[in-house]
Amino acid sequence: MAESMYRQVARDIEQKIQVGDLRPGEQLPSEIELRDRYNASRNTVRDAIRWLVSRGLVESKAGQGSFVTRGLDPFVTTLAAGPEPETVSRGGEVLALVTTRPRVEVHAAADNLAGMLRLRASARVVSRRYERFVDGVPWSVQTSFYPMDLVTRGADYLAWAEPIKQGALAYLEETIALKQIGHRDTLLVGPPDEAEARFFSLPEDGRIPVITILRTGYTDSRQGPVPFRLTVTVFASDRNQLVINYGEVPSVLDDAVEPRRRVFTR
Amino acid sequence: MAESMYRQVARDIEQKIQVGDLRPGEQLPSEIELRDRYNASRNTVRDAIRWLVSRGLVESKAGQGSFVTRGLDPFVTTLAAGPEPETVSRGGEVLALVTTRPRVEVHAAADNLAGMLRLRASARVVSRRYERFVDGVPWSVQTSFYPMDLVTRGADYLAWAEPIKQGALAYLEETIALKQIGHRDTLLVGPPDEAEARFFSLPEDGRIPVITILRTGYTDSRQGPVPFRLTVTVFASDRNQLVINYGEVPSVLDDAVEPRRRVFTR
DNA sequence: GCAAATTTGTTCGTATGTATT
DNA sequence: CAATACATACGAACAAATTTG
Repeated sequence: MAESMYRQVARDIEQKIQVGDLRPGEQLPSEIELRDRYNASRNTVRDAIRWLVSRGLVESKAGQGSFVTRGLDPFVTTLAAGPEPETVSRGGEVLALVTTRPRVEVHAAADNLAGMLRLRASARVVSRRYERFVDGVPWSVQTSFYPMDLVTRGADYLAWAEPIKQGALAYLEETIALKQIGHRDTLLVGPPDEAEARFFSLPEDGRIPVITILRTGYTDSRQGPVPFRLTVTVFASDRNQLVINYGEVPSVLDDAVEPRRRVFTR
Repeated sequence: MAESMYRQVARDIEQKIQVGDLRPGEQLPSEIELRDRYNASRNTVRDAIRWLVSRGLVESKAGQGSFVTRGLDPFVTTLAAGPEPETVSRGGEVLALVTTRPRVEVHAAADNLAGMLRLRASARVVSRRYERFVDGVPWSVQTSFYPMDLVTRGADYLAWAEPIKQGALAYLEETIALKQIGHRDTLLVGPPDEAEARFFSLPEDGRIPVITILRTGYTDSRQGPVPFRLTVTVFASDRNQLVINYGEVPSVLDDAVEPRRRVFTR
Protein backbone atom coordinates (compact mmCIF):
# COMPACT_ATOMS: atom_id res chain seq x y z
CA MET A 1 0.00 0.00 0.00
CA ALA A 2 1.07 3.54 -0.61
CA GLU A 3 0.58 5.60 2.51
CA SER A 4 -1.85 5.34 5.37
CA MET A 5 -4.96 7.41 4.97
CA TYR A 6 -4.52 9.53 8.06
CA ARG A 7 -1.08 10.51 6.82
CA GLN A 8 -2.50 11.48 3.44
CA VAL A 9 -5.09 13.66 5.14
CA ALA A 10 -2.43 15.16 7.42
CA ARG A 11 -0.16 15.82 4.46
CA ASP A 12 -2.95 17.52 2.58
CA ILE A 13 -3.83 19.79 5.48
CA GLU A 14 -0.15 20.48 6.11
CA GLN A 15 0.26 21.53 2.51
CA LYS A 16 -2.73 23.87 2.77
CA ILE A 17 -0.98 25.45 5.74
CA GLN A 18 2.35 25.80 3.95
CA VAL A 19 0.77 27.26 0.83
CA GLY A 20 -1.17 29.75 2.92
CA ASP A 21 -4.56 28.32 2.10
CA LEU A 22 -4.96 27.96 5.86
CA ARG A 23 -3.44 30.87 7.72
CA PRO A 24 -2.02 31.06 11.27
CA GLY A 25 -4.80 31.26 13.82
CA GLU A 26 -7.41 30.14 11.31
CA GLN A 27 -9.85 27.42 12.28
CA LEU A 28 -9.76 24.09 10.49
CA PRO A 29 -13.01 22.59 9.22
CA SER A 30 -14.68 20.52 11.92
CA GLU A 31 -13.91 16.83 12.20
CA ILE A 32 -17.31 15.99 10.75
CA GLU A 33 -16.69 18.21 7.76
CA LEU A 34 -13.22 16.77 7.21
CA ARG A 35 -14.64 13.27 7.54
CA ASP A 36 -17.04 13.97 4.67
CA ARG A 37 -14.49 15.83 2.61
CA TYR A 38 -11.91 13.05 2.72
CA ASN A 39 -14.36 10.13 2.79
CA ALA A 40 -12.80 8.80 5.96
CA SER A 41 -14.07 8.04 9.41
CA ARG A 42 -14.00 10.65 12.12
CA ASN A 43 -11.35 8.64 13.98
CA THR A 44 -9.09 8.68 10.96
CA VAL A 45 -9.48 12.44 10.66
CA ARG A 46 -8.69 12.68 14.35
CA ASP A 47 -5.49 10.66 13.79
CA ALA A 48 -4.52 13.12 11.08
CA ILE A 49 -5.13 16.08 13.37
CA ARG A 50 -3.27 14.37 16.18
CA TRP A 51 -0.31 14.03 13.83
CA LEU A 52 -0.39 17.73 13.02
CA VAL A 53 -0.76 18.65 16.69
CA SER A 54 2.23 16.52 17.58
CA ARG A 55 4.24 18.35 14.90
CA GLY A 56 3.21 21.67 16.38
CA LEU A 57 1.29 22.81 13.29
CA VAL A 58 -2.19 22.67 14.79
CA GLU A 59 -3.80 23.12 18.19
CA SER A 60 -7.11 21.56 19.22
CA LYS A 61 -9.42 23.09 21.79
CA ALA A 62 -12.33 21.16 23.22
CA GLY A 63 -15.63 22.76 22.37
CA GLN A 64 -14.10 25.20 19.93
CA GLY A 65 -12.23 23.52 17.14
CA SER A 66 -8.76 22.98 15.74
CA PHE A 67 -6.63 25.92 14.70
CA VAL A 68 -3.42 26.54 12.81
CA THR A 69 -0.85 27.48 15.44
CA ARG A 70 0.34 31.06 15.37
CA GLY A 71 4.02 31.30 16.20
CA LEU A 72 4.56 33.19 19.43
CA ASP A 73 6.71 36.25 19.03
CA PRO A 74 9.69 34.87 20.90
CA PHE A 75 11.56 36.38 23.78
CA VAL A 76 15.23 36.77 23.06
CA THR A 77 17.19 35.97 26.19
CA THR A 78 20.83 36.91 26.24
CA LEU A 79 22.68 34.64 28.64
CA ALA A 80 25.01 36.34 31.03
CA ALA A 81 28.69 35.70 30.50
CA GLY A 82 29.63 37.11 33.88
CA PRO A 83 27.85 37.42 37.20
CA GLU A 84 25.28 39.87 35.79
CA PRO A 85 21.75 38.58 35.13
CA GLU A 86 20.21 37.67 31.82
CA THR A 87 18.53 40.32 29.67
CA VAL A 88 15.31 39.79 27.75
CA SER A 89 14.05 41.54 24.67
CA ARG A 90 11.35 41.06 22.10
CA GLY A 91 10.89 42.79 18.80
CA GLY A 92 13.90 45.01 19.41
CA GLU A 93 12.74 46.20 22.82
CA VAL A 94 14.28 45.40 26.19
CA LEU A 95 11.67 44.06 28.59
CA ALA A 96 11.45 44.33 32.35
CA LEU A 97 11.82 41.20 34.42
CA VAL A 98 9.50 40.57 37.37
CA THR A 99 10.72 38.13 39.98
CA THR A 100 8.74 36.52 42.77
CA ARG A 101 9.91 36.39 46.35
CA PRO A 102 12.10 33.29 46.56
CA ARG A 103 10.96 30.00 48.01
CA VAL A 104 13.82 28.89 50.25
CA GLU A 105 14.17 25.36 51.54
CA VAL A 106 16.74 23.05 53.07
CA HIS A 107 16.99 19.57 51.62
CA ALA A 108 19.22 16.57 51.55
CA ALA A 109 21.14 16.58 48.27
CA ALA A 110 20.22 13.84 45.81
CA ASP A 111 23.12 11.80 44.47
CA ASN A 112 23.60 13.78 41.27
CA LEU A 113 23.55 17.13 43.05
CA ALA A 114 25.96 15.85 45.72
CA GLY A 115 28.24 14.65 42.92
CA MET A 116 28.14 17.93 41.06
CA LEU A 117 28.91 19.97 44.18
CA ARG A 118 31.37 17.35 45.49
CA LEU A 119 29.46 16.88 48.72
CA ARG A 120 29.04 13.67 50.65
CA ALA A 121 25.84 11.79 49.86
CA SER A 122 22.70 13.48 51.23
CA ALA A 123 24.59 16.47 52.61
CA ARG A 124 22.28 19.36 53.37
CA VAL A 125 21.79 22.08 50.77
CA VAL A 126 19.82 25.32 50.63
CA SER A 127 17.63 25.80 47.58
CA ARG A 128 16.37 29.22 46.47
CA ARG A 129 13.63 29.12 43.86
CA TYR A 130 12.52 32.17 41.88
CA GLU A 131 9.70 32.37 39.35
CA ARG A 132 10.31 35.04 36.75
CA PHE A 133 7.81 36.78 34.49
CA VAL A 134 8.23 39.06 31.51
CA ASP A 135 5.37 41.10 30.16
CA GLY A 136 2.99 39.07 32.34
CA VAL A 137 4.13 35.83 30.71
CA PRO A 138 5.76 33.03 32.73
CA TRP A 139 9.30 33.21 31.46
CA SER A 140 11.58 31.03 33.53
CA VAL A 141 12.03 29.25 36.82
CA GLN A 142 15.40 29.44 38.49
CA THR A 143 16.54 27.37 41.44
CA SER A 144 19.96 27.71 43.01
CA PHE A 145 21.50 25.15 45.33
CA TYR A 146 24.16 26.06 47.90
CA PRO A 147 25.92 23.77 50.38
CA MET A 148 24.59 24.41 53.91
CA ASP A 149 28.24 24.89 54.83
CA LEU A 150 28.19 28.35 53.25
CA VAL A 151 25.44 29.45 55.63
CA THR A 152 27.37 28.07 58.59
CA ARG A 153 30.41 30.04 57.48
CA GLY A 154 28.44 33.28 57.74
CA ALA A 155 26.31 33.73 54.61
CA ASP A 156 23.15 33.74 56.71
CA TYR A 157 20.90 35.45 54.19
CA LEU A 158 21.17 32.46 51.85
CA ALA A 159 18.75 30.62 54.12
CA TRP A 160 16.27 33.50 54.44
CA ALA A 161 13.24 33.71 52.19
CA GLU A 162 14.05 37.21 50.96
CA PRO A 163 15.63 38.41 47.73
CA ILE A 164 19.33 39.20 47.99
CA LYS A 165 19.48 42.72 46.60
CA GLN A 166 23.06 42.81 45.40
CA GLY A 167 22.83 39.27 44.02
CA ALA A 168 23.91 36.07 45.71
CA LEU A 169 27.38 36.06 44.14
CA ALA A 170 28.19 39.57 45.31
CA TYR A 171 26.78 38.72 48.73
CA LEU A 172 28.98 35.62 49.05
CA GLU A 173 32.04 37.63 48.11
CA GLU A 174 31.24 40.36 50.65
CA THR A 175 30.44 38.11 53.58
CA ILE A 176 32.71 35.10 53.30
CA ALA A 177 35.12 36.22 50.55
CA LEU A 178 33.92 33.47 48.22
CA LYS A 179 34.59 34.53 44.65
CA GLN A 180 33.34 32.84 41.51
CA ILE A 181 36.20 32.46 39.04
CA GLY A 182 34.28 30.68 36.29
CA HIS A 183 31.19 28.70 35.50
CA ARG A 184 30.01 25.92 33.26
CA ASP A 185 26.61 25.87 31.57
CA THR A 186 25.16 22.50 30.63
CA LEU A 187 22.14 22.65 28.40
CA LEU A 188 19.49 19.94 28.33
CA VAL A 189 16.29 19.72 26.28
CA GLY A 190 13.38 17.49 27.20
CA PRO A 191 9.72 17.31 28.13
CA PRO A 192 8.59 19.37 31.12
CA ASP A 193 7.74 17.77 34.42
CA GLU A 194 4.28 18.41 35.83
CA ALA A 195 5.23 21.50 37.81
CA GLU A 196 6.93 23.05 34.80
CA ALA A 197 4.00 22.30 32.50
CA ARG A 198 1.71 23.97 35.03
CA PHE A 199 3.86 27.05 35.49
CA PHE A 200 4.36 27.66 31.76
CA SER A 201 0.81 26.54 30.83
CA LEU A 202 2.27 23.94 28.47
CA PRO A 203 0.11 21.12 27.14
CA GLU A 204 0.48 18.28 29.59
CA ASP A 205 1.34 15.75 26.92
CA GLY A 206 4.91 16.97 26.89
CA ARG A 207 5.10 17.80 23.20
CA ILE A 208 6.58 21.24 23.91
CA PRO A 209 9.97 20.73 25.51
CA VAL A 210 11.71 22.86 28.07
CA ILE A 211 15.30 24.02 27.96
CA THR A 212 17.19 23.44 31.20
CA ILE A 213 20.46 25.18 31.89
CA LEU A 214 22.59 23.85 34.72
CA ARG A 215 25.11 26.48 35.73
CA THR A 216 27.86 25.23 37.99
CA GLY A 217 29.82 28.03 39.66
CA TYR A 218 33.47 27.45 40.54
CA THR A 219 35.71 29.10 43.06
CA ASP A 220 39.46 28.88 43.52
CA SER A 221 41.25 26.41 45.78
CA ARG A 222 44.64 24.78 46.14
CA GLN A 223 43.36 21.92 43.96
CA GLY A 224 42.20 24.30 41.23
CA PRO A 225 38.59 25.30 40.54
CA VAL A 226 36.01 23.65 42.81
CA PRO A 227 32.22 23.91 42.46
CA PHE A 228 30.24 25.72 45.14
CA ARG A 229 26.85 26.42 43.57
CA LEU A 230 24.42 24.94 41.08
CA THR A 231 21.79 27.08 39.41
CA VAL A 232 19.06 25.39 37.40
CA THR A 233 17.14 27.62 35.02
CA VAL A 234 14.21 26.30 33.01
CA PHE A 235 12.76 27.98 29.92
CA ALA A 236 9.79 26.96 27.77
CA SER A 237 11.11 26.33 24.28
CA ASP A 238 8.05 27.68 22.50
CA ARG A 239 8.61 31.29 23.54
CA ASN A 240 12.34 31.66 23.96
CA GLN A 241 15.46 32.06 21.90
CA LEU A 242 18.70 31.97 23.81
CA VAL A 243 21.58 34.17 22.71
CA ILE A 244 25.22 33.84 23.68
CA ASN A 245 27.73 36.46 22.59
CA TYR A 246 31.51 36.12 22.29
CA GLY A 247 33.95 38.86 21.49
CA GLU A 248 32.83 41.98 19.69
CA VAL A 249 29.30 41.79 18.35
CA PRO A 250 26.58 44.38 17.86
CA SER A 251 23.77 44.70 20.37
CA VAL A 252 21.01 42.19 19.85
CA LEU A 253 18.66 45.11 19.46
CA ASP A 254 20.69 46.73 16.69
CA ASP A 255 21.08 43.52 14.79
CA ALA A 256 18.79 41.95 12.23
CA VAL A 257 15.80 40.10 13.54
CA GLU A 258 16.44 36.42 14.09
CA PRO A 259 14.39 33.97 12.08
CA ARG A 260 11.51 31.93 13.38
CA ARG A 261 11.36 29.97 10.18
CA ARG A 262 14.56 28.04 9.61
CA VAL A 263 14.57 28.58 5.86
CA PHE A 264 17.72 30.11 4.48
CA THR A 265 17.72 29.64 0.73
CA ARG A 266 15.25 29.61 -2.11
CA MET B 1 -15.86 12.10 36.66
CA ALA B 2 -12.45 11.87 38.19
CA GLU B 3 -9.90 11.28 35.47
CA SER B 4 -10.19 9.65 32.09
CA MET B 5 -9.42 5.98 32.05
CA TYR B 6 -6.53 6.13 29.62
CA ARG B 7 -4.87 8.68 31.86
CA GLN B 8 -5.33 6.46 34.87
CA VAL B 9 -3.77 3.56 33.01
CA ALA B 10 -0.94 5.79 31.81
CA ARG B 11 -0.38 7.09 35.31
CA ASP B 12 -0.26 3.58 36.70
CA ILE B 13 2.27 2.42 34.14
CA GLU B 14 4.29 5.61 34.61
CA GLN B 15 4.41 4.97 38.32
CA LYS B 16 5.60 1.40 37.74
CA ILE B 17 8.41 2.89 35.66
CA GLN B 18 9.36 5.49 38.27
CA VAL B 19 9.34 2.95 41.10
CA GLY B 20 11.50 0.60 39.08
CA ASP B 21 8.85 -2.06 38.74
CA LEU B 22 9.37 -1.66 35.00
CA ARG B 23 13.00 -1.11 34.16
CA PRO B 24 14.58 0.75 31.20
CA GLY B 25 14.52 -1.44 28.12
CA GLU B 26 11.99 -3.79 29.64
CA GLN B 27 8.99 -4.81 27.57
CA LEU B 28 5.52 -3.77 28.66
CA PRO B 29 2.77 -6.37 28.74
CA SER B 30 1.07 -6.61 25.36
CA GLU B 31 -1.94 -4.44 24.60
CA ILE B 32 -4.21 -7.45 24.95
CA GLU B 33 -2.78 -8.27 28.34
CA LEU B 34 -3.10 -4.66 29.51
CA ARG B 35 -6.65 -4.57 28.19
CA ASP B 36 -7.57 -7.50 30.42
CA ARG B 37 -5.59 -6.28 33.37
CA TYR B 38 -7.23 -2.85 33.45
CA ASN B 39 -10.66 -3.95 32.23
CA ALA B 40 -10.51 -1.47 29.39
CA SER B 41 -10.71 -1.75 25.64
CA ARG B 42 -7.61 -2.21 23.57
CA ASN B 43 -8.09 1.27 22.11
CA THR B 44 -8.08 2.80 25.56
CA VAL B 45 -4.89 0.97 26.42
CA ARG B 46 -3.43 2.23 23.16
CA ASP B 47 -4.36 5.80 24.14
CA ALA B 48 -2.51 5.29 27.41
CA ILE B 49 0.56 3.99 25.62
CA ARG B 50 0.37 6.83 23.11
CA TRP B 51 0.42 9.24 26.04
CA LEU B 52 3.53 7.61 27.48
CA VAL B 53 5.20 7.56 24.06
CA SER B 54 4.52 11.25 23.61
CA ARG B 55 6.11 11.89 27.00
CA GLY B 56 9.18 9.95 25.95
CA LEU B 57 8.76 7.24 28.58
CA VAL B 58 7.87 4.39 26.25
CA GLU B 59 8.66 3.32 22.69
CA SER B 60 6.44 1.10 20.57
CA LYS B 61 7.75 -1.16 17.82
CA ALA B 62 5.40 -2.84 15.38
CA GLY B 63 5.58 -6.60 15.65
CA GLN B 64 7.68 -6.51 18.80
CA GLY B 65 6.03 -4.68 21.63
CA SER B 66 6.27 -1.55 23.72
CA PHE B 67 9.34 -0.90 25.80
CA VAL B 68 10.44 1.45 28.53
CA THR B 69 12.85 3.87 26.86
CA ARG B 70 16.43 3.50 27.92
CA GLY B 71 18.08 6.89 28.22
CA LEU B 72 20.80 7.14 25.61
CA ASP B 73 24.14 7.77 27.19
CA PRO B 74 24.42 11.34 26.02
CA PHE B 75 27.19 12.96 24.07
CA VAL B 76 28.60 15.96 25.86
CA THR B 77 29.41 18.61 23.29
CA THR B 78 31.52 21.51 24.44
CA LEU B 79 30.78 24.53 22.28
CA ALA B 80 33.77 26.38 21.02
CA ALA B 81 34.29 29.85 22.41
CA GLY B 82 36.82 30.76 19.74
CA PRO B 83 37.40 29.65 16.17
CA GLU B 84 38.33 26.11 17.22
CA PRO B 85 35.77 23.32 16.63
CA GLU B 86 33.52 21.67 19.16
CA THR B 87 34.75 18.71 21.20
CA VAL B 88 32.63 15.68 22.02
CA SER B 89 32.91 13.27 24.89
CA ARG B 90 30.84 10.56 26.45
CA GLY B 91 31.29 8.83 29.76
CA GLY B 92 34.49 10.75 30.42
CA GLU B 93 36.12 9.87 27.11
CA VAL B 94 36.88 12.21 24.22
CA LEU B 95 35.43 10.86 20.99
CA ALA B 96 36.64 11.26 17.44
CA LEU B 97 34.53 13.21 14.99
CA VAL B 98 34.01 11.92 11.47
CA THR B 99 32.93 14.48 8.91
CA THR B 100 31.58 13.86 5.42
CA ARG B 101 32.84 15.63 2.35
CA PRO B 102 30.87 18.88 2.17
CA ARG B 103 27.93 19.44 -0.12
CA VAL B 104 28.53 22.87 -1.63
CA GLU B 105 25.83 24.84 -3.41
CA VAL B 106 25.06 28.36 -4.56
CA HIS B 107 21.61 29.70 -3.77
CA ALA B 108 19.67 32.91 -3.62
CA ALA B 109 19.41 34.00 0.01
CA ALA B 110 15.96 33.83 1.58
CA ASP B 111 14.79 37.00 3.27
CA ASN B 112 15.83 36.03 6.78
CA LEU B 113 19.33 34.98 5.68
CA ALA B 114 19.75 38.16 3.63
CA GLY B 115 18.68 40.17 6.67
CA MET B 116 21.07 38.41 9.00
CA LEU B 117 24.04 38.86 6.64
CA ARG B 118 22.90 42.36 5.62
CA LEU B 119 22.71 41.44 1.95
CA ARG B 120 20.23 42.71 -0.58
CA ALA B 121 17.21 40.46 -1.06
CA SER B 122 18.00 37.22 -2.93
CA ALA B 123 21.73 37.97 -3.13
CA ARG B 124 23.74 34.86 -3.97
CA VAL B 125 25.29 32.84 -1.16
CA VAL B 126 27.48 29.75 -0.98
CA SER B 127 26.33 27.02 1.36
CA ARG B 128 28.66 24.34 2.69
CA ARG B 129 26.91 21.42 4.39
CA TYR B 130 28.72 18.83 6.51
CA GLU B 131 27.24 15.76 8.15
CA ARG B 132 29.13 14.76 11.25
CA PHE B 133 29.22 11.40 13.02
CA VAL B 134 30.57 10.31 16.37
CA ASP B 135 31.06 6.67 17.21
CA GLY B 136 29.04 5.77 14.12
CA VAL B 137 26.06 7.77 15.39
CA PRO B 138 24.67 10.74 13.42
CA TRP B 139 25.69 13.60 15.64
CA SER B 140 25.08 16.90 13.90
CA VAL B 141 24.54 18.63 10.59
CA GLN B 142 26.34 21.88 9.99
CA THR B 143 25.67 24.28 7.14
CA SER B 144 27.59 27.50 6.67
CA PHE B 145 26.46 30.35 4.44
CA TYR B 146 28.89 32.84 2.93
CA PRO B 147 28.14 35.81 0.67
CA MET B 148 29.22 35.02 -2.91
CA ASP B 149 31.16 38.26 -2.68
CA LEU B 150 33.80 36.54 -0.53
CA VAL B 151 34.52 34.08 -3.36
CA THR B 152 34.76 36.89 -5.85
CA ARG B 153 37.27 38.63 -3.62
CA GLY B 154 39.58 35.61 -3.79
CA ALA B 155 38.37 32.95 -1.39
CA ASP B 156 37.88 30.50 -4.25
CA TYR B 157 37.93 27.33 -2.16
CA LEU B 158 34.71 28.33 -0.44
CA ALA B 159 32.83 27.33 -3.59
CA TRP B 160 34.66 24.00 -4.03
CA ALA B 161 33.19 20.78 -2.72
CA GLU B 162 36.27 19.89 -0.71
CA PRO B 163 37.01 20.22 2.99
CA ILE B 164 39.05 23.28 3.94
CA LYS B 165 41.87 21.74 5.95
CA GLN B 166 42.86 24.70 8.09
CA GLY B 167 39.22 25.63 8.66
CA ALA B 168 37.18 28.20 6.79
CA LEU B 169 37.91 31.03 9.22
CA ALA B 170 41.69 30.57 8.99
CA TYR B 171 41.38 30.27 5.23
CA LEU B 172 39.44 33.54 4.96
CA GLU B 173 42.04 35.30 7.08
CA GLU B 174 44.92 33.95 4.96
CA THR B 175 43.45 34.70 1.56
CA ILE B 176 41.45 37.90 1.92
CA ALA B 177 42.51 39.09 5.38
CA LEU B 178 38.99 38.69 6.72
CA LYS B 179 39.19 38.20 10.48
CA GLN B 180 36.36 37.19 12.79
CA ILE B 181 36.32 39.44 15.85
CA GLY B 182 33.31 37.92 17.55
CA HIS B 183 30.25 35.78 17.07
CA ARG B 184 26.73 35.44 18.36
CA ASP B 185 25.04 32.08 18.98
CA THR B 186 21.26 31.96 18.83
CA LEU B 187 19.74 28.79 20.12
CA LEU B 188 16.37 27.47 18.94
CA VAL B 189 14.51 24.30 19.92
CA GLY B 190 11.77 22.75 17.84
CA PRO B 191 10.63 19.70 15.93
CA PRO B 192 12.92 18.41 13.17
CA ASP B 193 12.10 18.89 9.53
CA GLU B 194 11.86 15.79 7.36
CA ALA B 195 15.52 15.79 6.34
CA GLU B 196 16.67 16.14 9.94
CA ALA B 197 14.36 13.38 11.15
CA ARG B 198 15.78 11.12 8.45
CA PHE B 199 19.40 11.92 9.19
CA PHE B 200 19.09 11.43 12.94
CA SER B 201 16.62 8.52 12.64
CA LEU B 202 14.15 10.42 14.77
CA PRO B 203 10.51 9.34 14.90
CA GLU B 204 8.75 11.25 12.18
CA ASP B 205 6.03 12.53 14.45
CA GLY B 206 8.34 15.25 15.68
CA ARG B 207 8.13 14.41 19.38
CA ILE B 208 11.91 14.53 19.77
CA PRO B 209 13.06 18.08 19.10
CA VAL B 210 16.29 19.27 17.56
CA ILE B 211 18.52 22.00 18.87
CA THR B 212 19.53 24.52 16.24
CA ILE B 213 22.41 26.89 16.83
CA LEU B 214 22.73 29.87 14.51
CA ARG B 215 26.23 31.25 14.76
CA THR B 216 26.68 34.66 13.15
CA GLY B 217 30.33 35.58 12.64
CA TYR B 218 31.30 39.26 12.75
CA THR B 219 34.28 41.08 11.30
CA ASP B 220 35.49 44.62 11.85
CA SER B 221 34.50 47.64 9.78
CA ARG B 222 34.30 51.42 10.10
CA GLN B 223 30.69 51.01 11.26
CA GLY B 224 31.67 48.49 13.93
CA PRO B 225 31.15 44.72 13.75
CA VAL B 226 29.41 43.48 10.62
CA PRO B 227 28.23 39.92 9.94
CA PHE B 228 29.92 37.91 7.19
CA ARG B 229 28.96 34.31 7.84
CA LEU B 230 26.09 32.27 9.23
CA THR B 231 26.66 28.74 10.48
CA VAL B 232 23.65 26.59 11.28
CA THR B 233 24.34 23.53 13.42
CA VAL B 234 21.59 21.06 14.24
CA PHE B 235 21.75 18.50 17.07
CA ALA B 236 19.23 15.85 18.07
CA SER B 237 18.13 16.66 21.62
CA ASP B 238 17.81 13.03 22.71
CA ARG B 239 21.53 12.28 22.55
CA ASN B 240 23.27 15.57 23.25
CA GLN B 241 24.12 17.83 26.14
CA LEU B 242 25.69 21.13 25.22
CA VAL B 243 28.33 22.62 27.47
CA ILE B 244 29.56 26.20 27.51
CA ASN B 245 32.46 27.20 29.72
CA TYR B 246 33.38 30.67 31.00
CA GLY B 247 36.44 31.60 32.94
CA GLU B 248 38.34 28.99 34.91
CA VAL B 249 36.58 25.67 35.16
CA PRO B 250 37.85 22.09 35.36
CA SER B 251 37.88 19.91 32.28
CA VAL B 252 34.52 18.35 31.51
CA LEU B 253 36.23 15.00 31.75
CA ASP B 254 37.60 15.63 35.24
CA ASP B 255 34.32 16.91 36.54
CA ALA B 256 31.39 15.03 38.02
CA VAL B 257 29.04 13.34 35.61
CA GLU B 258 26.12 15.48 34.58
CA PRO B 259 22.66 14.26 35.43
CA ARG B 260 20.17 12.79 33.06
CA ARG B 261 17.49 12.85 35.68
CA ARG B 262 16.76 16.38 36.76
CA VAL B 263 16.21 15.48 40.41
CA PHE B 264 18.32 17.40 42.85
CA THR B 265 16.87 16.90 46.29
CA ARG B 266 15.24 14.16 48.26
C1' DG C 1 -29.14 32.48 33.55
C1' DC C 2 -30.48 28.66 30.76
C1' DA C 3 -31.04 25.72 26.82
C1' DA C 4 -29.66 24.36 22.38
C1' DA C 5 -26.19 23.65 19.04
C1' DT C 6 -21.52 22.77 17.87
C1' DT C 7 -17.07 20.80 18.50
C1' DT C 8 -13.65 18.08 20.43
C1' DG C 9 -12.65 14.25 23.99
C1' DT C 10 -13.25 9.53 25.63
C1' DT C 11 -14.58 4.77 25.26
C1' DC C 12 -16.19 0.78 23.37
C1' DG C 13 -16.40 -2.96 19.63
C1' DT C 14 -14.66 -5.02 15.44
C1' DA C 15 -11.94 -6.07 11.42
C1' DT C 16 -7.94 -6.07 8.73
C1' DG C 17 -3.04 -4.80 7.60
C1' DT C 18 1.92 -4.99 8.53
C1' DA C 19 6.17 -6.09 11.01
C1' DT C 20 8.77 -9.31 13.61
C1' DT C 21 9.91 -13.57 15.70
C1' DC D 1 4.28 -20.74 7.46
C1' DA D 2 2.30 -19.65 11.85
C1' DA D 3 1.96 -16.96 15.93
C1' DT D 4 2.27 -12.61 18.11
C1' DA D 5 2.29 -7.67 18.52
C1' DC D 6 1.44 -3.23 17.08
C1' DA D 7 -0.80 -0.07 13.23
C1' DT D 8 -4.65 1.42 10.68
C1' DA D 9 -9.49 2.02 9.83
C1' DC D 10 -14.41 1.99 10.41
C1' DG D 11 -18.70 2.68 13.13
C1' DA D 12 -21.14 4.11 17.20
C1' DA D 13 -22.37 6.37 21.48
C1' DC D 14 -21.90 9.40 25.18
C1' DA D 15 -19.20 13.08 27.83
C1' DA D 16 -17.29 17.60 28.36
C1' DA D 17 -16.19 22.24 26.85
C1' DT D 18 -17.57 26.22 24.54
C1' DT D 19 -20.36 29.34 21.95
C1' DT D 20 -24.71 31.09 20.60
C1' DG D 21 -29.48 32.26 20.90
